[in-house]
Amino acid sequence: MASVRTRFAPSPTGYLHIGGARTALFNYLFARHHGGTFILRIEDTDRERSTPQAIEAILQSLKWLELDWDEGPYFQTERFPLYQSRVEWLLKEGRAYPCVCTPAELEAKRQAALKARRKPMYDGTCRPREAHEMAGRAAELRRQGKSFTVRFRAPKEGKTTVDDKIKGVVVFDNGELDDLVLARSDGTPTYNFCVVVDDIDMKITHIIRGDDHLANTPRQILLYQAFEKQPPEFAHVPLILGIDKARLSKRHGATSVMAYKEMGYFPEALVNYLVRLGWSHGDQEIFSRAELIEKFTLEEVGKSAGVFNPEKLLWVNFHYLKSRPLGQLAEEVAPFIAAKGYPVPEKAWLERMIATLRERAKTLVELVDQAHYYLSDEIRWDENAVRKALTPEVKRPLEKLARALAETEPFDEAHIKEAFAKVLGEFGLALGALAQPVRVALTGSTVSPGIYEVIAVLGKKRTLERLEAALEKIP
RNA sequence: GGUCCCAUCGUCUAGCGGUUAGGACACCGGCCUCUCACGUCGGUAACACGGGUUCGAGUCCCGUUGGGACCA
Repeated sequence: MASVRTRFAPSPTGYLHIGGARTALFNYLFARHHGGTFILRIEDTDRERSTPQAIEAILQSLKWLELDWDEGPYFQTERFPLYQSRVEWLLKEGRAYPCVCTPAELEAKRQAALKARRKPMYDGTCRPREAHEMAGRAAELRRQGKSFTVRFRAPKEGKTTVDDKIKGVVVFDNGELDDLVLARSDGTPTYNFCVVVDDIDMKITHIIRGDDHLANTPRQILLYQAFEKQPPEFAHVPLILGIDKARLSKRHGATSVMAYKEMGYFPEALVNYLVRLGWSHGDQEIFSRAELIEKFTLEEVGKSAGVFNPEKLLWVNFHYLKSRPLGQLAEEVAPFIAAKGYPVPEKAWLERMIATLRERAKTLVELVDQAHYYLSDEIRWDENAVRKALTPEVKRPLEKLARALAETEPFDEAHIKEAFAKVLGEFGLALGALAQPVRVALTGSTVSPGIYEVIAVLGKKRTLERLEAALEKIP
């Protein structure tokens, strides 16, 4: 087999969404698995809806996910001369023909067909009966200064078979297929035509795309035949659905790749989650990039659409969060701390802080959110917790603990624990009876990491200040 | 409306003619424990329906139903 060449061909009409990212990922993995080439092509022929911002967003998203492409990005708007020359060639060979039907006529015929409950298809008014009949027609029309659309002279008889690597053999009746418009009257080429011209020109061997394109595939295969080219392999991956089984869209929540970056997800986590949505390898859930490249095959891609499940993504993200090297995590969390308006602490201390929280947060945003009492001295008081924990009975033990901690040296977990033990013994208290008030005093709430850890990370000065302040709150 | 695709726990899925139908997320409970988590142990929960083929069907075939895509 010739060396594998795949492509991802997004239209830059918006950000890169979850579904597109998965398509890109499958193309990337398939190419890497076979030691092939992964190509990026921007399908921006719809000038109305394509924007430079969208192009930028797509490139950024792919880079963030580390789906690095080997060729491109190619832009279809820069390739119009190629499309034109291919239109001319088809015209010359009699495989396409000029059509002078006006939009009004076509619309009227369409309505009539609909009314008669027939399939609205082009009726073939301008279609030549024999291929050679129209040979000079286009040139003649041009001489007369008349504009026309160019239609593909598609075979009306027989069947076209798509041997799909995922869906299997799918047969279409050629009689169902229309005489596709290849170029509009202003000369601009149409979507299906550009795709085929580009895929031929770029020597694409495997087209892996959403199964919303499956119905377009027989038309494209017919075009390959008209160009006397062998069609590539096709693999149509099922779509991603929202919780209501409708195609995933904005109303299901965040769908853009960059939104997940901003919400504090890791690119590895998104990739890992996305690859498992529609593909599986036995019971394995977590895959490194190297494993994915080694193990990814089209045979293990499922045929049915899948529902996007944010909770599982969260779990995958949590997996990466808790198993990450602390130093790396510290660097990754810093921008999120800054974004919240906190000063970014010095790295060694930041790592200690993170170590106490990493098993309690599922995203970087959550981590920063839970770190408020480390990052700021303005305690967010949970009034219920204050009322429950900071009672007159604990005033003396708290005072005693403050004194003991003041003398604790070195100020580490082991020695802090000793200070607690001393006070606990003196008042005959269980650990919980002292730990909870201290927890509230230091963090403002009844929920936090282990109390010795919190004290050690906070340090002696801040701990004592907060105990002082809390004692003043006790009636 | 026409054409096409799809169908195993709520969700992602394993299964490729003979299984007590497995795993993961979520959910529920036990343990651990200074709170919350982590961890750990256990539990609830699925082959859409109806016909065939076969000694035997989640698995193969046909239909029905349901969902989805495309064409306009």
